[in-house]
Amino acid sequence: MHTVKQVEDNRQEVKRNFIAYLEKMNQRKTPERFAILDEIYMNEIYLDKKHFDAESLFLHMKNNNYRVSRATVYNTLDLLVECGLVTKHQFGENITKYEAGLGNKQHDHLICNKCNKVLEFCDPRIQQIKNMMGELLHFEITHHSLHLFGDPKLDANGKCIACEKEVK
Amino acid sequence: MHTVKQVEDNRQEVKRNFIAYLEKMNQRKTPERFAILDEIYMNEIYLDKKHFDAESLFLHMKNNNYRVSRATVYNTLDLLVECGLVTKHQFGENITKYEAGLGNKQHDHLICNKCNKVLEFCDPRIQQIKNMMGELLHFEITHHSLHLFGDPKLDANGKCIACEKEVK
DNA sequence: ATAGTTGCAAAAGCTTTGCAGTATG
DNA sequence: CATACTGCAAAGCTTTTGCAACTAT
Repeated sequence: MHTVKQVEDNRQEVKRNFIAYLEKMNQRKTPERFAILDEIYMNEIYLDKKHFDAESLFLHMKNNNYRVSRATVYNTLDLLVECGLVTKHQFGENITKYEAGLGNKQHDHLICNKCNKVLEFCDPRIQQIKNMMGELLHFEITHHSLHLFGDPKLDANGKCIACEKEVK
Repeated sequence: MHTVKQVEDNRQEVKRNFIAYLEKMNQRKTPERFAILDEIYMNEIYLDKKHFDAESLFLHMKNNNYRVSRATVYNTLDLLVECGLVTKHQFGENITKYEAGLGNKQHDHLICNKCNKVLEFCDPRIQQIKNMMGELLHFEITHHSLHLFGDPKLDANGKCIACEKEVK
């Protein structure tokens, strides 16, 4: 995903997906819904904000003078999750994050205990565990969630290596 | 854990652990704290309620006419989690559950897509993943959560092998 | 036209906090 | 007796809901 054309192609594909879903479910194609999708999409592409929460999304739109309500943000996020354009993660007690992206490579998450920053990683062993435990316990494993939580190691200046900020 | 003696021995060991922790941390040994520990302990042993939430614990004590506040319940649960006598699980958006048990072998959960039954399993590879990813991403991994979700395989009569019930 | 959507604010649900009173060490 | 802990209620936070107004179809 690099050239302007590729970005635009992806943008169109995501939008087509959403429209198809809305039509299938007899849901209206309101400007708010597309504005929210655009916002998420823009964040991912241009700001590299892959994980975000509902409140930030809402505030960001408000700050850009787009008139939208929290209720609509939550409602639209639900729709996007249902149609697979967005994934919802429960990273902690009160830390629900959404992840933009269509057909991302399977990955798991490491969450920083100090700042809640989310890092991603892949490990083939998790697939092996799924296979083995499915067999052993007589289940067809459909999906999983694996979160690691940890304290960041600090550099010589006491800054978190991961987020490059001071850690108390 | 079967005979009366074993139950009592375990009860005493759990209590000793808590006392040791409180003393180490210069925390007071208040009756409320022990009452809460007892309540959790009793639930596990006699009611087989391994997973519980803060509110039920609070209500159960209230109903038994023990004067205690939510604040104290939450405070004490934190202490018990810190000293390892209780584990805290995030099973969903607003589903925080605590799990009683001293030195339970580290385990993860497989959740049935059909009936939400929770099975437990252990796999040493998860520890290896934690070690490797902590190293790789510069974190000291403190804990993790791994949930597998799956559809149960059925026996000849169409019953779930895991829960032995009919599955639609 | 007409039902699905929206914005707003209030409510809900779980957890934490502030404070005055209590009891542990 | 000093101060950590407690109960209570109020406040916090994120998410949901109720309702009148609006709008996509």
